[in-house]
Amino acid sequence: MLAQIENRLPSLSRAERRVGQWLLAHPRQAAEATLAEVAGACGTSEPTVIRFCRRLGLGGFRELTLRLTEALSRPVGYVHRDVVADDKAVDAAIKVLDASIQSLIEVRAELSSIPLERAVTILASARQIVFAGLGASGSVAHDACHKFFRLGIPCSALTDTPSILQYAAIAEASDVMVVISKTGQAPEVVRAAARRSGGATVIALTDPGSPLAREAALVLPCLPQEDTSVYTPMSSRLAQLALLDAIQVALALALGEPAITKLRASKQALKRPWAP
Amino acid sequence: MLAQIENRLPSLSRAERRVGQWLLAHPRQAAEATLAEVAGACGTSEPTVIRFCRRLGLGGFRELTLRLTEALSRPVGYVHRDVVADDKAVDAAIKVLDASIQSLIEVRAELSSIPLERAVTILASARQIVFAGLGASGSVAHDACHKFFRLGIPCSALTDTPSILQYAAIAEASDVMVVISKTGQAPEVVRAAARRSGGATVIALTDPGSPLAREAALVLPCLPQEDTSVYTPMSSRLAQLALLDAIQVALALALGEPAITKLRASKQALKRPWAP
DNA sequence: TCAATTTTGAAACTTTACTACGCTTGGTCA
DNA sequence: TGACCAAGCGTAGTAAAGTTTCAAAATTGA
Repeated sequence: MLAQIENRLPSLSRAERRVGQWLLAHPRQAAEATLAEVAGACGTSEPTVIRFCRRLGLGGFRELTLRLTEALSRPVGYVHRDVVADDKAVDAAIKVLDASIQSLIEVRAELSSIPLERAVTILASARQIVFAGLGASGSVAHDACHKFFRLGIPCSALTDTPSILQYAAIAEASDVMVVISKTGQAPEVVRAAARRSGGATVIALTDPGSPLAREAALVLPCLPQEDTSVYTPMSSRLAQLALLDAIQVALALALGEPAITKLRASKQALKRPWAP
Repeated sequence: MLAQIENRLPSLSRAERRVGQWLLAHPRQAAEATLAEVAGACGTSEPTVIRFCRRLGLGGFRELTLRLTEALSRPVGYVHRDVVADDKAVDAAIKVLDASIQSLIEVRAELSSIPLERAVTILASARQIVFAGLGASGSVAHDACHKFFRLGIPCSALTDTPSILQYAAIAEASDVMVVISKTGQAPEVVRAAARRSGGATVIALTDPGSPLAREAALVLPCLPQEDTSVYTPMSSRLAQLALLDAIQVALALALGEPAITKLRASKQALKRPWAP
């Protein structure tokens, strides 16, 4: 949560940034304070604080205090150390794994501020789910497709611009388009989300402040982590995958028996069909 | 906090005990609810809930929600607990994340017993790297391809049987074929690895006891975890991805400056090429 | 059974969070 | 430069939440 605030700081207006800075400076105080107190301490007005909360994807001030206490009651774990040029292979590997573990832990920590329930509700009533992503996000889209189709929902993965645009043109109202993009900037993808036909629902796995996020009915926030080092791989990808795993399981629960049966059957189908 | 409530339970009056019992039964719900909602859910009135808070030594309802979220966000370790049918979405998601984190921690722990150095040596002198995988492993292959080609090494990903067999027939001695398969049983894939032409090197990400492992020059062990529950997704996939991340970084280090330059350039290329 | 005591909820009250709207500021185009 | 537009911000009002009061109901003990 605090990291999220820090991340968002540069993209905020002056007054809102003051709020963010004060929160980072006095998080414990902030968690117990009332809206008026926070506004006073930041030298600003109450609506500004509320707008600040909204911009972070929170429902309001109440939720901010919740997320804040949550963040404060959690110890910090696997710290990320950059890979340096003279690391031995194993050292580098350990650092990479640590970074990955860390990013999953962060997802776990942020989980309660992610609109999981809504995502599940939307997906549960989808006629089909189309996962769209370019480049590295294409792999994520493919993976998600593999995962969700086992629930018996028609799924596809689109990983190039023409296909995504074409699909957007023929989407139907009960379709759900899950758009995956680290930055949320790629103009064709944003266009596809904006100009989708038939009012299909768009769920975006992306930076909540991006143009893509604005077009989406629901945003599953994926903060683009700054590249501290060239070596650092995009472990945000792992976070996206893990988040989709979680959603798939939650969806299976929501769909109940029919989906479970199909899941079981699909697992069964892989059990050595080739053995004599 | 929850323990404290349980402790105090017997010494409370009937209505207040109902409050305590409900809180213990639905702590996550309680942390987000309002006073009126809690009172309603417990079949009692708002003052009763407040009196309950006071009796626990809290200042009021507001403080109760704080202490409650605090208690809920304290980590309980990442031990794997199975998802069960009546889990709420968030509970299920947390369990899924925990399982994923756990599997990465295991990979990290095993890292020193994995022949990373040899893998790097082999890959460093490859004319091209071909990643092969079917089904869910196909996504992993795609992802790996995306990752390694940024080092300037010719890469491709093959994710269907005919392509893999065709490639095996035309492989050259200096090629490296990275075969990804959870079970290592799929006969066509095993055949492709066995009958590769030109003595291309095979690296297998698979179960070390499998037929595929026997055909490989180098095995990066991926133990197929038993499916304890239908809901459990294949978090081994995440482990494979993370391991390949680690190898890619180690390879970048081994290749030195030329690879680093290309990595940097490829990262640069993504920086808003669309912005004016 | 009746009074003393505790427990409880309806209603009044206060505080807190949120919204609508208009003013100010900074920037842009003619 | 000046007029206009849009974004940012705060005042003031509103709704909703939390808290207190108080009297009725239930419980207890003689």
